[in-house]
Amino acid sequence: MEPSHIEENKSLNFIEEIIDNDLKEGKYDSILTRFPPEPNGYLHLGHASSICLNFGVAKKFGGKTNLRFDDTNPVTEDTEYVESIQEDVQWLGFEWANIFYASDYFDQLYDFAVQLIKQGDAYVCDLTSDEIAAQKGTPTEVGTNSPYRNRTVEENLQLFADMKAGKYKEGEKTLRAKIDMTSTNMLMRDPLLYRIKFAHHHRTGDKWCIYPMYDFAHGQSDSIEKITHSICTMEFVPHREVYDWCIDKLGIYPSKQYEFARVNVNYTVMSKRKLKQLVEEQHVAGWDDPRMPTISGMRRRGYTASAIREFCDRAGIAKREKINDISLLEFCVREDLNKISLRRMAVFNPVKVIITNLENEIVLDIENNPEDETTGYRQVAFTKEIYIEREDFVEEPQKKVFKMEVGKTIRLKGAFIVTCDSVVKDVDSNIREIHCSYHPDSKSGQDTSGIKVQGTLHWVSVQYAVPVEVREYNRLFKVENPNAEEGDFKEYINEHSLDIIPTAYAEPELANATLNDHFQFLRKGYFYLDKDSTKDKIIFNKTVGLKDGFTKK
RNA sequence: UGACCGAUGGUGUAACGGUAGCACAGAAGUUUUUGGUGCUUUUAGUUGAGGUUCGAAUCCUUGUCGGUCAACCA
Repeated sequence: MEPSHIEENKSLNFIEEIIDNDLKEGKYDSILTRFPPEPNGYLHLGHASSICLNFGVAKKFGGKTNLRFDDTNPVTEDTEYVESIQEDVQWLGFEWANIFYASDYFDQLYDFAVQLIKQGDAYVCDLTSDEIAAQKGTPTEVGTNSPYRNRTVEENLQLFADMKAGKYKEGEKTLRAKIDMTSTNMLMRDPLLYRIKFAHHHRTGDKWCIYPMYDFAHGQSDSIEKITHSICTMEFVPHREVYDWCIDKLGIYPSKQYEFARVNVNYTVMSKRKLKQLVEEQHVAGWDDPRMPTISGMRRRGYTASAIREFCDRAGIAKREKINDISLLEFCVREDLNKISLRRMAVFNPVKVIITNLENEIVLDIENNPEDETTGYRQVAFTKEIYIEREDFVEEPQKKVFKMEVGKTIRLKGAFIVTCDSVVKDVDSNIREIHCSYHPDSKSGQDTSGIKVQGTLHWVSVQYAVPVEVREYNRLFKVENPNAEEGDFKEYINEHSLDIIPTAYAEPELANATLNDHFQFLRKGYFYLDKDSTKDKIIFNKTVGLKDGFTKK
């Protein structure tokens, strides 16, 4: 296969450049990448970036991508995560060539270990965890050799077989690579290859009581699958030396590792460990809480896969530490939702308006989406009693305010121009109702009144409105970078990250909303049906607000 | 007092020794039956110091700053 055609005008990121060169030099006929999550948590936006990169470059250069679960630590892994990860990858719009598990390779990995032992490149060590740490040295001091380093091949073979047979307790023995205790790379100081764990594995059950470490599983798994470009994040840079060492000693297919910097976004955290804490300590309602930067949380909130892909694309791939501005993500979400969302009206904090000169209801046809005329129109009844937002009525006249006030004339979206005549207050001088008269010749689309108005308000019919719960979300953390602050990151959780409006009034069409629909509530923002909605309790999540041009003085 | 990785507007990202560009954010204007959208304009940048070169964001030296590494995690 020939190297593919790249759009001339768009520059390649450094990974794509490497691949492009490899292909041009004929180093590979085609490329194969992999996305290798550990099934110990839900995927987040950082993973989305990795997914887009791995699947994206393969697609771009005519290659393929495997999904491989890096399941070498049975105590933290679970099938729940395996399932959510598959769902998330597919939802994002990617197809894997194969789905594999590192645990598929346990037999072969065991044989690899035996091979290293026979070559004199690995040994069984009896040191405890603490002892190993002590003789490992520090980044500035070399380590010292284990007293078990020079066991004979025969002895090592027997000991390793006994480890596998379950003759030793956890922590009693490990298999270590014999590399160099004086290396400036701590990971090259005789890294552990296998450890004993009497744990039930989600796929291999109780077959094994020894499990390979990351460094003895990942590179070999890549090699077994003949992955050409193994792309991971920067913290694995020092592991590359071990990765290459294993492949070299084993004499197997030389997959190559490349590293890029992980994606961060301000006002949130992007680490599985921290997200897990938020879930387990119930700071959020679950992995798919709409405030979470997880794929499932964003999906539930109403973000689209294409918006997330666009964000990953715009955020780019590089090697430097970076914290993206959340506003870029929100821009991508709005950009997509503006095009596809159906326009609807909902009033969150109602005040009643009486159209004094209207007796019989008038059925209006209102456009579903001005950005897409193929979505057509819906029918909405204009009735004598309607709700508008309480905040859309002002008692004190203000200049340049597009709201209703006594004596002022404004338009009701998709309906008529109305003039506000008076207000009725209760004994506590709260506004009970507002009296308006409508101009019959100002019907939307057929306006012959010639009246110019300053402002258009959204509204719903009192008679036909359906009550819905609305959930609005704010940033999860009060500070831009919770990781950089003093103390525990959870001290910076924003306690006002969720606002619930128990009863908002929505136009009746919204009672038929499904998880396939994205809505824009006019002048409010984008909303998406929550998956926990029922017939009797309809819940909408605010995906993101409209851009607010009102900030000017 | 180590090794490795990195440093371009507020943020993110281009440039491959030859005009520092793009996007987001910000500002101004315009259109508008959403204070949305669209359109126009605009503010703002090469980590410091040396060197190589006709010419350096780019190459070299050195300083500074940030990140990573001492889990039987991945």
